[in-house]
Amino acid sequence: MVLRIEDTDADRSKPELIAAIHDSLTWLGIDWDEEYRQSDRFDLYRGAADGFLSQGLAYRCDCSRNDVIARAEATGAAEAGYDGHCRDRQVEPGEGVVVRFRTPDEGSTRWNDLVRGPVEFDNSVLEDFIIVRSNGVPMFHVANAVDDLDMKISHVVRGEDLVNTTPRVLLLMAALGATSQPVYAHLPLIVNEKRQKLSKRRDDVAVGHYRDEGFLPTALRNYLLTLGWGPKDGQEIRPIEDFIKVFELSDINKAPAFFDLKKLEHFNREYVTALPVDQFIQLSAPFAGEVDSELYARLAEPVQSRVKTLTDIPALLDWVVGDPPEPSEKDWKKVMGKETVPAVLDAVIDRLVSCEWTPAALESAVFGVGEELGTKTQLPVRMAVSGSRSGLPLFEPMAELDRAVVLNRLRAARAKL
RNA sequence: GCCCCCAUCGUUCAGUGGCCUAGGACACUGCCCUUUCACGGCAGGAACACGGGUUCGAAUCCCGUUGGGGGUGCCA
Repeated sequence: MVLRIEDTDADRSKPELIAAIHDSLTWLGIDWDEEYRQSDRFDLYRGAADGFLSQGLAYRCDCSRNDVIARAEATGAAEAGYDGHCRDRQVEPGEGVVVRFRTPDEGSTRWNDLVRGPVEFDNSVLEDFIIVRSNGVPMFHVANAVDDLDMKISHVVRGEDLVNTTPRVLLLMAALGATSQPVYAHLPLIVNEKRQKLSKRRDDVAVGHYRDEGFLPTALRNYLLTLGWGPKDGQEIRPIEDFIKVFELSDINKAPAFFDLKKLEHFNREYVTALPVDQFIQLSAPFAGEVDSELYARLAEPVQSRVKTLTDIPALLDWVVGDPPEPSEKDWKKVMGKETVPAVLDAVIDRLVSCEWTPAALESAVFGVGEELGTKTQLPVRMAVSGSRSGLPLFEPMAELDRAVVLNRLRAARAKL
């Protein structure tokens, strides 16, 4: 496994961007044996380009972008490629001069793509593309051709959006005298709800985003695997080792797949609940907020089984750690609007003033009132104490609070009725 | 414009000529469980884009239509 930072474009080699790549890969459990940075290897690429130049496989061109477009429009086509204007003009090096590769006019360039099957491009549709910019920096095509050969890259697995540039690299590799080429696999794109390629601006594409949103790397990676591919037996959540045994690049679909956050969340919940508690505590602690670590450990189990993403945790604990949230009027009315509630709260308050302060004692006090009055009592108490009609099992966290705090909340709720 | 590609439930994957009255998962709906919620269990609605072929037989093969996507940079 080679990690190659393809930073032939100057602003791609910013340290923080590279660090993000390292972090994301590592977080996902992907490691590498060798690492290269193309910006360290410019000389190699320039050497290759010079070789092409001296062999007549490439030539200098001083046409501006506008010249190229203007000529293309003149020939009728709304937008076509470069027309080969400078092929035999013997342009000398200088300001605004680039080097272009002379693509063959005939024949075709082909490869056997692992996911797309045989792919063939007529060389006639390939324009003479730029291999060295006017500032002397080689383009990524040359860099890739040189590096793939030099690093003996066996497999190139990438997005379908790169299919069209593959013939260029193949032509370059052939010009470099390559006797074999890497195996290519062009994966279907992942699309958004509008069925468009995920974009950095509009969509959440950064791995780090999902980490910050409380997803487990195992869940993300497992979910991603089910996009464009699936195990024959339909068992889509399982250890990576199992997938490695049956996965084949050649089984991958060609159709683009929608990134379904709902399903990712489902996967994540499965992975979170499967965690041993101590591991859950360790992984989730950074998301838990300002909670005493021993208190958190005591409540971790019920928290774990109620969480889709780790970012759900603070909301589950808010009323234990601090004041309960203000319930919505709708929820309040629904629970506290029943005519039995005042009596329930009065009786519960009465019992809690003196009962033992343990989960079991609290439960029997609250339920005892229920039996006495012939009604359910948990919901009003829960609403009064936690500010919500859903959440953690009531009595364990409740016993963690001071008696005075609980009584205050109950009395406040009673007064608000 | 030109080049490349795609097309099974809302989403995703399975299905590679008969086993399909098309299956699983997510989502959704209902019921059960439960003195909260979630989990779990059960049930339900929901798809082979369209038109031609080929074949005894087509979701599966071929052609076309329609719809969609990607590329077309001195970005990668």
